[in-house]
Amino acid sequence: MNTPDMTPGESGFSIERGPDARERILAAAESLFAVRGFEGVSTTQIAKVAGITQPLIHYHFKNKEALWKATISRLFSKLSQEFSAEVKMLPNKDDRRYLVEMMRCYVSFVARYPQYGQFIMREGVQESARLQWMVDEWLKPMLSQFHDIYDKGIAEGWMKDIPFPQLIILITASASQFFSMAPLVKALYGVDATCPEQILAHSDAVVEVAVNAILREPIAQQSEAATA
Amino acid sequence: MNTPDMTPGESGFSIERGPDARERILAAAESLFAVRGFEGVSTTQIAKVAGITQPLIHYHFKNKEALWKATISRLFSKLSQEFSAEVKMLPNKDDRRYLVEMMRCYVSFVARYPQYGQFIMREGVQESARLQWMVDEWLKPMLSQFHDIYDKGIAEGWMKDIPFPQLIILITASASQFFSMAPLVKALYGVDATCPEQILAHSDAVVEVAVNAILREPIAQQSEAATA
DNA sequence: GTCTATAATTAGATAGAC
DNA sequence: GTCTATCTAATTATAGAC
Repeated sequence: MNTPDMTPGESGFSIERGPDARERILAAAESLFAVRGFEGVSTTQIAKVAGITQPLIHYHFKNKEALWKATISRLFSKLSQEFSAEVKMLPNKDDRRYLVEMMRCYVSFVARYPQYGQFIMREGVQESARLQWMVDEWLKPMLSQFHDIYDKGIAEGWMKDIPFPQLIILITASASQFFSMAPLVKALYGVDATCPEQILAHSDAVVEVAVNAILREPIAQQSEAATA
Repeated sequence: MNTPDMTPGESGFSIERGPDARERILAAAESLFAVRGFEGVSTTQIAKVAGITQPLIHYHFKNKEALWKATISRLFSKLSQEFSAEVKMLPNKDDRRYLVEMMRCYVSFVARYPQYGQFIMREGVQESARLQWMVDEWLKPMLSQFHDIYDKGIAEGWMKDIPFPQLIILITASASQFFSMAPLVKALYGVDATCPEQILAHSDAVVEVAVNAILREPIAQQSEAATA
């Protein structure tokens, strides 16, 4: 799915073999680190998937941990950018509408990039320098905007007073697990979580349950007029 | 946390060192496999935590995979037994009450054994013989009883028609993630997911959200009389 | 920028003493 | 039942040729 088949320089006398080895290493690292964790993957395995030799990884990245951080940054920045793009598109009037649309944005992302939820699952279960870095560098900044809306919703009374940690875990876990654990879903129910029907079914389920969970009264689903 | 400093037999001339090495190996394997996965843990690390030597693992277990399976069976059978005990205690009248109590039973278990959710997260993300074994041997049998109630609820009309895979993932993910990813929760919010207040807060949140998500109308919360 | 060769360490598993 | 000693293969990382 990430085959970089655009030939890069093509200028003839350069020694470049294959389109950007650094990018292929990152793509291979992303898929492998996501499903087997930092300790569960060898740089030799990454090199094999990337189609290069193992020592080349150490030319492009200082060590295994630097490769891991670069992999996280490459993936998490995509979500961050999609959030930013979504915020710009929103009318900025109704906070409840804002919350729902950001949730849709999130579900859409974790459906397309199940690796995201996998990385969080892999690193979230034990204290480590890697977890601390991931939280400080990426998760806290992305969550801060939601905390602001949450506080507003509590103050204004339209948000149910479920605590913020519980709320976030409920939404993010429900949304991402279905896609991140597609093999489990397949083995348990014979259902392919990656097919369009299932993506739609799960997105709808998550948004409906989450909206019921956080809002005291439902919002007008698609009408643009309701602002009060 | 696993220091076996209680002297066992102490009876002088026996060769027993420490109380049941096999059990200590299983306990060490459980905590390590849960947070770092099968490939992420070495038998040497397990031996060190268990306070025995690495080759002794191969006396008690055929190989690393056999140790992993024994670890899973030891943990998952606890949940299975708690379900059975709960079923025996229930009045067997109201199916909705049954569902809610089984959910409480599940949340209570994952709060006390966060390793359970961790194992499922670790193995659920990639197809493997281990995942297939886990699903066939443990998950499918435990889920079958809920599938029966679900079908009944759909047929009788008191269950919202959310698909079964979505429903199960929503409930189990919401319930277990908070406890399984306690280090993430701590790093993100400064909240200790293992303290009694948080366990109660999360259990309440999960049950309330889940009940809203699956039942068309709420049930009488604690009254024993309502049977419809 | 990518390779081959290799160093130093650690992996899972076996043999055999006690 | 538990140990020490050890085998083979795989691990991360470096050196140096091209």
